[in-house]
Amino acid sequence: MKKFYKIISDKIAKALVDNGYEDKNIFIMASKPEFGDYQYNNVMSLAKNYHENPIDIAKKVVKSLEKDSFFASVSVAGPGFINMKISNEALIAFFNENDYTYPEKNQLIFLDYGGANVAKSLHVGHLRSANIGEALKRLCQFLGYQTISDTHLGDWGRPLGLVILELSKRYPDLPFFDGLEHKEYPNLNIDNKMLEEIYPYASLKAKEDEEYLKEAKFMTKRLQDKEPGIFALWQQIMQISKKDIRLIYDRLNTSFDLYKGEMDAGEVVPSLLEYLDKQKVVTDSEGAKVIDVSEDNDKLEIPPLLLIKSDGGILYSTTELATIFDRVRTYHPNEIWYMTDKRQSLYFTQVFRAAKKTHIIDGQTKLVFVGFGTMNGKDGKPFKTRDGGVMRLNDLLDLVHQECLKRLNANIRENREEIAEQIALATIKYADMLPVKETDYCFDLEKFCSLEGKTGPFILYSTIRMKSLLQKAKENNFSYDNLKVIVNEYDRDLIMTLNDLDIVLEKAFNEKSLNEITEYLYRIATSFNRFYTENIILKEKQEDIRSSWLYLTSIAYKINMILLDILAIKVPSVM
RNA sequence: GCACCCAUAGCUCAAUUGGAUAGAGCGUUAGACUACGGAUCUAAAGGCUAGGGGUUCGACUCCCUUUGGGUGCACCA
Repeated sequence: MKKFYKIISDKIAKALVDNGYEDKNIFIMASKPEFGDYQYNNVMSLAKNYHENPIDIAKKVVKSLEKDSFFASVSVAGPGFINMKISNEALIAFFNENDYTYPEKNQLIFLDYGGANVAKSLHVGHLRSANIGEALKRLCQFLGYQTISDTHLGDWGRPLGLVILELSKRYPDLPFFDGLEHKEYPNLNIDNKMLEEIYPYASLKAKEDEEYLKEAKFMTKRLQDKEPGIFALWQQIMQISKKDIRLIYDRLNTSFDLYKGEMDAGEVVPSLLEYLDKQKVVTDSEGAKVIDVSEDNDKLEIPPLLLIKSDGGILYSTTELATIFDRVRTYHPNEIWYMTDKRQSLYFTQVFRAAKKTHIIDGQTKLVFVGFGTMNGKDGKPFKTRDGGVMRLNDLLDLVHQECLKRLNANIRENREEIAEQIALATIKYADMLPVKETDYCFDLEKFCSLEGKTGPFILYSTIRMKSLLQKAKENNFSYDNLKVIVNEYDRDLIMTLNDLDIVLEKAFNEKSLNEITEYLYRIATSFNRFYTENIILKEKQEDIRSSWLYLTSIAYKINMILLDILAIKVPSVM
């Protein structure tokens, strides 16, 4: 099925070629109503290349386009803008043919998001990565790409060293720490809550106590060397923590194909080092092994990528590179996307450069960094709890859940908890993906939960009302299976809005920008609400008009559901 | 210190990557309902795009500069 924008841009391309011009990347944009439906405004730059008057070129192109009954009118305006209005017949024909599907593409996109750390609770800093990553994954899938998602657990670094060290202090009699290999190890009698208490405690202590930090570093090394007792303990910690991590991701309607971690990448490190050895790019620097990733025209000196610490231990960058090494060889992805806080930008620049320089990836795999801003409190600093600590993600969700429950319509008697949870999910996801991803935004409970304005609840309400209307139509035995007529500006405007689906999704994909989708959902809602207020659908006596309006409603509903599903937002049955 | 990002309506954010009169939401003001979920809709007011200079048919967008914020700069992740 050819997409609407493709049809228009092909027509323009042909008109250009017929007159002896070429524009390789035709871009048309929606226009102000007084100018028409769409405008093409690249004639001006074509004129520069061809050394001709833009108005003359535009006139010739308009003349060619005018012959096509697809357009109701085409005209030149200003310095050479081409304004187009689509004929209603063409709109109806396209609308009835569109199947809203994309063909399968033989391309694999590997998505790395979530970034959960073992033995640490997921906190608000993990929210955006999960939301953005999950939505981009679903967007890729809808557009026909193959995907693999991996949360890349932080399970092999110093945090684990700290936790294990602290456990060894608290339970020195347990047989994990004696350096010997035992046949059996006892079950560690702790739960995730305790792990979550231990890490901050140990982390703080390491900051204050140099000796403790030294011990932690040593413990990390013992873990990475897979000392049997330490490794056995680590496996137990993993099991406890992973269970909890999955629960929270479930709550966020977020899932991963792989729960690989730094430890898995650590397994690959020896073969990575062997490979790098042949490349002759690893050099010694102050006792550590590094890869120089600077380039001649760098304004800023990019520090080398640290591969092996002077104590022989590996770190984040090592496992990162090993992960790429492994993913490329195991899965052969066309692209690997990383959804993390934008503050990691420099770090990923180093990793990507190292991967290219060492030919771990070659031309076939593209590495993409998708950085995003932080969610802040009203003070403009990263969101904290009242006592200044980092807020757990679960607590944040509870907070929003309670507020949504409080605001939930009192007439609803059943499943209030479940409905509130679904609204809360929509609330938080919509608010999180509304700003352009690079911008930091403020968490504002009142604003996000409001039933008015650009909010999750408003979008849900509007969607549910569409469904309710269709339900009523069914009860009245009103059938609808296509669009027959366009009656007024309200239904026409809704059709035009719905036709934007393809360009919105394409842009969202190209720019990894979900704000395109959240804004579009709002546009559909307002366009539908106007249409709905102006046209009393179920009371309409003329069958062709009523069925057209119902069909239009059904498509609006369908597209809403598609978009909400991409954002991983669930729609409650009532609210 | 060096580098990067940001500064847009009272507030929170957009602006199709250089396009026409800079748009939305909230808030404010004035209107609309015997109808399908009014949790709605129609309007209005609100801007020297932080200041200054430049590039061109055309600048929030590109270049230079001043001011005020944020972030990052190897043995943490």
